[in-house]
Amino acid sequence: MAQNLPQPTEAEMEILQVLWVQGPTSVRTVHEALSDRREVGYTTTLKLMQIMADKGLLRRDTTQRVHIYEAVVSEADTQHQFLSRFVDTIFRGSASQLVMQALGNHQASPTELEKIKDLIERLERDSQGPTK
Amino acid sequence: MAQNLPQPTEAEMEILQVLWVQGPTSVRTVHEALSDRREVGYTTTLKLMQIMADKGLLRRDTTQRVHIYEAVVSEADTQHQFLSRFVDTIFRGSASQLVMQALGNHQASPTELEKIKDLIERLERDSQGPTK
DNA sequence: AAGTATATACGAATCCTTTCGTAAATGCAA
DNA sequence: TTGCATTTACGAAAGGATTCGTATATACTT
Repeated sequence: MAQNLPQPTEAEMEILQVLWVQGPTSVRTVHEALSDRREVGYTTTLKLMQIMADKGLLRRDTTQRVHIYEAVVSEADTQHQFLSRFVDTIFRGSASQLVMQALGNHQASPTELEKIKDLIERLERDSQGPTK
Repeated sequence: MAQNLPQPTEAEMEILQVLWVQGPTSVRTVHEALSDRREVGYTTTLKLMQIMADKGLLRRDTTQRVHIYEAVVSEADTQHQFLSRFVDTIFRGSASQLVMQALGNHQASPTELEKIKDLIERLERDSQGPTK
């Protein structure tokens, strides 16, 4: 069933971001969202989305004149995919080192910090309890 | 003084990893470390390191026949550079979301979890105190 | 029907990274 | 000195991502 989709490239990530927020939509909508962030030609966006459809990253409905594209991969799965790779290549596999850096360098609101603390406590409790 | 060095590529990161561990050393040493991980030609490693020196990522001493290369950028700075970019492009700027995923998906030892909790508590205390 | 606007299709140019073949320089050993 | 091993220098090929020009199709308006 679900099989190996390629890792999205950087430009492809931009498009996925839009689709995750907007849901299934046309090239024009995606293109306009991208244009807010940087200069880019319409056919560039189109081509990219066609390539992504070929790769299996997007699914498209071509029954209407205006094709509707939809992300096949979920945001969470994609983040997970990138994260593993990132931890390995940049932090030599040490997730906790990454976490320390991320917390140190970036702002996190008190609420978010609380949530993270809760998560840690849950992890600690689980690691004491039966693993099986 | 220190100015904008380019973001290292993936292959360049592998070389930097070796140099961060070994300290300043020859192409041969780096090449042998890389060879442990994957098949790669000597001149490939050489060329890459020459390019990196051109870009300013490495510094080299050419007074001896065997040139000695040294990383200009520190591991921590490089991690920070990648992390900002990564949080933006993959996690839409939410560092805490990244932290949650990293903690959830990867193993962290009890000791590491403790360290992270300490850091959070320190951050919480600081955010109450005077920012200035 | 003709003209206009908007859509998709296709191919190619460009740019960057990665790889490596080949040549030239250097040092060492016989 | 001659030959061998090791090193650096250089150029270019190969592969992939990105961009966009141009052609073609489709719908709508007048």
